[in-house]
Amino acid sequence: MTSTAPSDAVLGPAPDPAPEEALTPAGERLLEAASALFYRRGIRAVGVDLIAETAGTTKKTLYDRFGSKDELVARYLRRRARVWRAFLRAGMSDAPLGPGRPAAVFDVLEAWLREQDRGCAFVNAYAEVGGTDHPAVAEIRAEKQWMLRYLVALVAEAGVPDADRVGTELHLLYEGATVLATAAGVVDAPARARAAALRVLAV
Amino acid sequence: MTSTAPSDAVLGPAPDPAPEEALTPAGERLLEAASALFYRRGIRAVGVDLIAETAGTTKKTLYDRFGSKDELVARYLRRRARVWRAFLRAGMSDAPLGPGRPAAVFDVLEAWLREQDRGCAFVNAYAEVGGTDHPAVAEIRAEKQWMLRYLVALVAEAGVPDADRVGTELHLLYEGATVLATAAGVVDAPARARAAALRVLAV
DNA sequence: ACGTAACCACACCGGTCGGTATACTCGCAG
DNA sequence: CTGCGAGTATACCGACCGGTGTGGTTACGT
Repeated sequence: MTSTAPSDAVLGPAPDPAPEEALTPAGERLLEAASALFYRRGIRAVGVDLIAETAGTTKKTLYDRFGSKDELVARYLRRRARVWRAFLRAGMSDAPLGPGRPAAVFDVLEAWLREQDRGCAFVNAYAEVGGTDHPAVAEIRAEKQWMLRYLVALVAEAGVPDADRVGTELHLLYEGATVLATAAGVVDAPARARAAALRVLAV
Repeated sequence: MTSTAPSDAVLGPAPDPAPEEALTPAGERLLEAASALFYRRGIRAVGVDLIAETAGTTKKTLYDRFGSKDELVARYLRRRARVWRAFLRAGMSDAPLGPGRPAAVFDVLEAWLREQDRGCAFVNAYAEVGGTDHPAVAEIRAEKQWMLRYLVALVAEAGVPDADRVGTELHLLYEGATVLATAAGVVDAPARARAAALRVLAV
C-alpha cells in the first residue's frame, strides 16, 4: 500500500479484515446507541431496555439482531477498534517520514482523547468482564495485540534498530498516556509520552 | 526518615495520613469481603447481599457501618491504596541507592502483579464510576497523584536531573506496564518497563 | 398471490438491585 | 439495674435486570 501504514510484509498477514457483517437499519441504530451508552456509562450500567428505547426500537429487535447483550458488547468493541484504526491511519498519513515518525502516534492519540474523554474502551471493558469467558475478552486482547504490532512495524519502517523492543516501549507509553489522561486527569499525558517516545527512539 | 522512601522535604507535607477510622469486627469482615469481591468481579457486578453473606453478617449491619454501597466502595479503594503503599515501601527498602534506584519500582510492581491479577483497582474502578459524582472518583485521583509524587521524589533523591519530567515518564511506563500485563496478558510488561525506565534515567 | 424478513407494540417471566423496617439478643459501662 | 451500641434474623419495598412470547403491520421478491 502506501507509506501511511506499516506494510503487510512487516505486519505479516494483515490481521485486520473481517468485513463487518451488514446490519439492518434498526440493528444499526441499536449498535450506535449501545456504543455511545456503553462507552459513556459502562457496560453493566446500561440495560437493554435503555438501549432499545434510545435506538427508537424494541428489545425484541435487539435480541433478533444480536442474540444477547454479551454479543452486542462484543460488536461494540469490534466496531470501535475499526473506527480507531481508521482515525489512526488517517492521522499518520500527515506524519513526515524518518526516525521520529512513530512519535506522531501520540499526536493522533492526543486528538482522539480530546473527544473520547472516557479513555480506552477496551481497558474499561476489561475492568468489567476480565476474568470471565465474556466474548468481549477476545476483542480486547486482539486490539492490544494489533496496536503492539502496528507500533513495532512503524518503528521498523522508520529504520530504527531494535524495532521489537522499541515498539514495545512505545506501547507502554501509549497505554500509560491514555490511562493517565483519563483516570488521573493529566491532560498533557500524550504530549509527555510523545517527548519520552522521541528519547526512546533515540532521535 | 530513612532512605527507603522519598523524604517529606521533597514530597511536601506528606499527603499520606488519614489514620483509617477504626471498624467494628463485623464492619471489618464486611470491608474485607467487599474488597476481595470488588477487585475480582468489579463493583457493579457485586451486590450488597452477596457482600453481607460472604462476610457472615447482614445487610442491616452493612448499612449501619457504611451508610451506602458507594461509601463502602470508597473505603475499599482507600484501604487498597494503603496496602499498596506499604507493599511498595517495603519492596523499595531492599533497593540499592544510586541513579538506578527508581527502576526498582518496576520490580515491586512485577511482584505485586503476580498476586493481583486483575490489575489496577483504581483504573478498573474508574472504568465503572468515571464521569459521575461517585465518592470513589476522589480516591482514584488521589492515588494517581500520590504515585506521581512518589516517583518524582524518588528520581530527585537519586540525584537524577530533571526529576519532574523523568518522574512523569516513569509514571507513564508504570501505568502502561500495569495495563498491558493485565488487559493484554503481556506478562513481561513490568520487566520491559523497567528496562525502558533505566534508559529514561540515562543510567 | 404467497412467503418471508424486518419491524413494532406490549405483556410477561424469575431474579436481583440498593435500601429500609421490625424485632430480638448480647455484653458492657454508667 | 439500666441504657446503649453492636450484632443477628427476616421480611419487605419499588425498580430494574436480561430475556422471551404473541400478535400484527409493512415492504419486497418470486
